[in-house]
Amino acid sequence: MEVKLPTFNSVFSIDCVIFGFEAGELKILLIERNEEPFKDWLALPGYIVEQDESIDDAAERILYELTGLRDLHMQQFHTFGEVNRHPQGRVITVAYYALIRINGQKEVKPVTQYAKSAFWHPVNELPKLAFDHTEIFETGFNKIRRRLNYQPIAFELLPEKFTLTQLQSLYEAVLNKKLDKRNFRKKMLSYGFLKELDEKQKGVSYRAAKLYKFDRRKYTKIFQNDLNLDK
Amino acid sequence: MEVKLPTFNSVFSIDCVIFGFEAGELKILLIERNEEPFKDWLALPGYIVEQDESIDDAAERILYELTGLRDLHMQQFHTFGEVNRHPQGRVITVAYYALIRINGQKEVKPVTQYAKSAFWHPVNELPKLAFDHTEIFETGFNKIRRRLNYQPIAFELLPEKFTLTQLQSLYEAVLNKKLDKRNFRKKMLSYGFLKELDEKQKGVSYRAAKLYKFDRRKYTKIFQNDLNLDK
DNA sequence: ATATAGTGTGTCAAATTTACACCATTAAAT
DNA sequence: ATTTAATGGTGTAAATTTGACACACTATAT
Repeated sequence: MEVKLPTFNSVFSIDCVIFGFEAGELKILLIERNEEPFKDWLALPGYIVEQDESIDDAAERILYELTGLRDLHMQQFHTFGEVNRHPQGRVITVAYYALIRINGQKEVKPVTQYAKSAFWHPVNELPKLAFDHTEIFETGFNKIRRRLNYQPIAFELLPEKFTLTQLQSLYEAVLNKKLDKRNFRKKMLSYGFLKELDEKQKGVSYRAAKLYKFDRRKYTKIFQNDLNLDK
Repeated sequence: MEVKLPTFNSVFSIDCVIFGFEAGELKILLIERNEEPFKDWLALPGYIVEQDESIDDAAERILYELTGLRDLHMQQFHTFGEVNRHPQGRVITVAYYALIRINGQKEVKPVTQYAKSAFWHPVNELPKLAFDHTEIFETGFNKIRRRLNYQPIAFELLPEKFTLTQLQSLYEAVLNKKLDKRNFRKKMLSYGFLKELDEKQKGVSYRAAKLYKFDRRKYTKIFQNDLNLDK
């Protein structure tokens, strides 16, 4: 019995939840749509996959086109396939997240005309988003909240050199709760993957804090066993 | 600007990793394919999604058609979208897992002709599988291994009434390591979601063990805060 | 009766987690 | 020069959790 593949049966898209951290606040990247449906609405950056690109490649391309951001480490987290999630027909979407340092990043700006603008928006008090993007965001946020505990994702959000207070306030923003300063530091430093630098914070009008770096080599050495459990 | 959706751009399928537990061994459900490509190969149960069904619905339908199993609680865990994962063209697949009690289950048997047979196979010493199904299996196995620690999935694999030794041997099979009997029991019982029954094991030629039940109501009460973090 | 196979139980040491408060340092303001 | 405002940086003790460890009990089969 020989069976040939059916012709294509779905439209396939990617949506991205891009987290950034700035001024002690967790933010995500939104775009203002320039197309129907949901023209002028705010939405997650997302678009349709081409036939000859893997979904991981598509995610990178689409994010670039809508925001100008490149070379992020994006990770798939869920696929949304309700029949009616797109008003014009069957569209299945794979959602990705990435975490980036906003600091010093040149301004985000769409490269194509599908979006009018792109900008950072605090994750608290998000407006209504197009399609089922609010649900996609929630799912992604829950994912990284959980992963924060077993993946070194915090360091992707911070500048290369950071203070322990910055690190803590990031944890607090993601987990949405206060942490104890002394315990937090003790714990973080005990892992042994933070490298204390000889440098201090600059430009602050109070006692400057020591700067630290994330040492990925040490991290993977320490956690090599656990690492494979993820994907 | 009005843009209409492109015509369909991909073939979209579902693959299922169905775990069962029998005789102290963790198993998954495989089928023998009856179609090219990979005719006669062993594969995960999987097939193509229809246009008018959600992916969750499709997963249930496809599993039923290939194995005769119904009403499992299936959960999506990853989407595989490499361009060349299917030799005949672009096929994106969403992988689902489910866990079921093999015990007393009537024999698995394909309902359609796409599979010649369906059967349980121990997860150790799996043969080569069709397509990228070995990778899909590995990813799924890692997923449930991790979820075992924060989701009550173990109880889906056991009969309704089970002994603590059975529960422990399931944990050992999934985590692939020996656990300490006394510590395991102490811990499990301390959670408070296991209900001790007045019944004992029957038909064993040694001291019969007490039977327990998983009390889902208590479980959700205890862990209501953590629950939302998953999806 | 006895051999067999698995059930069921407690303690102590070590490690981890939690709670908790004050002095030090710097720049800016006076 | 002094004060103020803001944050940096540090230790200890109690409570909790984890981990290591061994033997008597019970039901059945012979």
